[in-house]
Amino acid sequence: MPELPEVETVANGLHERVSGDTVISVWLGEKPEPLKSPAEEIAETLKGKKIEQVHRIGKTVVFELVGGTQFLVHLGMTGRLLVNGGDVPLPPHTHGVLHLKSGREVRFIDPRRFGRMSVTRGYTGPGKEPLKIDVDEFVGLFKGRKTPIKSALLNQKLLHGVGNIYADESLHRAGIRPTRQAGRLTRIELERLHKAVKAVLQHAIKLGGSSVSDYVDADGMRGFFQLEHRVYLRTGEPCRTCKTPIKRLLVAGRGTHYCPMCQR
DNA sequence: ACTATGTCCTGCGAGC
DNA sequence: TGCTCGCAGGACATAG
Repeated sequence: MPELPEVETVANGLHERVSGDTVISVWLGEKPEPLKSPAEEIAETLKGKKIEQVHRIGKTVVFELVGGTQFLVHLGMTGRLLVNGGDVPLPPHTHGVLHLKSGREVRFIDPRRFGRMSVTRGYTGPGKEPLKIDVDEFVGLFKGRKTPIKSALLNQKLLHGVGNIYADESLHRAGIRPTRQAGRLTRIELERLHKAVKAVLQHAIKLGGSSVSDYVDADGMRGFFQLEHRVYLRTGEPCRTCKTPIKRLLVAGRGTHYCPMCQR
């Protein structure tokens, strides 16, 4: 479940390793599922283009190529982007390879195939950037919404980049129960949530993200934020604040973890 | 316009 | 030991 901090870590690692390099050719696996654009279009569009920058918009890794072309990679649940020398054997579930002028390769590996690749121009993402949004705009996002605050946090058209881990962690830090109606939260509560979302994401970025399933960065390294989780996947374990056992329920079909004492 | 639910996909761990 | 089954969930489609 690469979310904003994991995707940012991956994008930064890629930027260090491949910006300035040029795409010589593109190989895409025979399975069409991981492609949002036709394989030929991706291959033809990227071929011969220099990579100027790699960064993140929401949960999407964005390769900025010369002339305004963008190569988008969404990692889905289990997607990895690795940079390797061409002599390293391709691992199973490799769906795409960019062959670079330097001899290195950018590889997209994704066992569960929820990830997606596409080429486009002018991509800005579906929602607002959680690290940039100011408090008034943040509060405005939830006005009149009847859906649980947890669902609203997962809605990428509002904020993009927050997923299941950081939604749960942010709500715990803000002391808000995930099932509360988004539109019924007070201004004070939403201010706390605004702060909590930013703090959690920034802390996680510092620690290289959370490695809960098989997440690794562009160097194949795991993150360390999972050691800091206060609720996520801690069902039955004592709350780190008040020792009350963490509860689990389903919200929006997602496993949702919270402290019944700290979160009201 | 908003909300809820089902679907995709594979690996892994619990339980028998 | 080896099997089945449920679960993990981001984004999108579909239905209400």
